[in-house]
Amino acid sequence: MRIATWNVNSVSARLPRLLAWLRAAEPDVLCLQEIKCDGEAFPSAEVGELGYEVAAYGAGRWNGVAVLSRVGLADVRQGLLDEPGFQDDGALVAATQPRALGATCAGVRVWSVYVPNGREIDHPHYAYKLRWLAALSETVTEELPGSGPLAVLGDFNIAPTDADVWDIAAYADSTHVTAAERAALDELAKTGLDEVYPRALKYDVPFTYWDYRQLAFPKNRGMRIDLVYGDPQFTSAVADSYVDREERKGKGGSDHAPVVVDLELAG
DNA sequence: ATGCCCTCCGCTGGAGGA
Repeated sequence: MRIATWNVNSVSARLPRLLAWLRAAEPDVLCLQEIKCDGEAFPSAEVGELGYEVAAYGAGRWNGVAVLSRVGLADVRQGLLDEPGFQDDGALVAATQPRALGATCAGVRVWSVYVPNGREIDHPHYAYKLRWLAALSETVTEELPGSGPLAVLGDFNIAPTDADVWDIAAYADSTHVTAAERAALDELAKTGLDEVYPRALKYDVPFTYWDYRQLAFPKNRGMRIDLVYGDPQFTSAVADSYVDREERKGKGGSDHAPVVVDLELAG
């Protein structure tokens, strides 16, 4: 079984490339982030022609996640247990944003997640990011017993180590590399998950994101922030994993590349 | 060539991304 995750940076803007990538890579399950449309507006008919069922959870122009599967799609769950909303200055209550979607595909439980960016360390969005990650760990803790293979895949907006950014000095006082964010990843792992580290198809570190600006991709000024965490049943079945950096090339691409995981499940 | 920001909304710029 092939499972992949990809921050597409708008599914409508990316539709031609999404369809081409589905045809070429043939994932059985694809977790998407930043679909940037209402769930009902997801191009389900187009991906349906390629054999995929869709669970989409979106709200307008920001955020939004989806799971595509050609091996069945069941037990869809929108949002996290005790998920916080984004409470900005002056806002008493903020609606929960569409950032997490769980589904079971051929017995494998997957969560497609789009972790809040955080913006700046002193911004309310950063505190929201940390609260949101705590809710993610809580949700995994709730689901893990008896779940079968389970994985959380998506755009975590955190580089797990200093080596996971092209130049750590360029990220001084920035989000994505702080001790608190990395501690949140450690807490997620402590629920019983391990990270699946993908192969880089070029260079040494398997970056998954490169800014659109300043030739970041050709200069390989990237970040490894799209991550896969699996429970032992999942990680023990991993036969291969890689970042499909080819998809980042050319015009009309997302600024993130897909991360692919191949599983060899018993039975 | 991997090539100098892109998405959306909605309007002539702004917000968000990371």
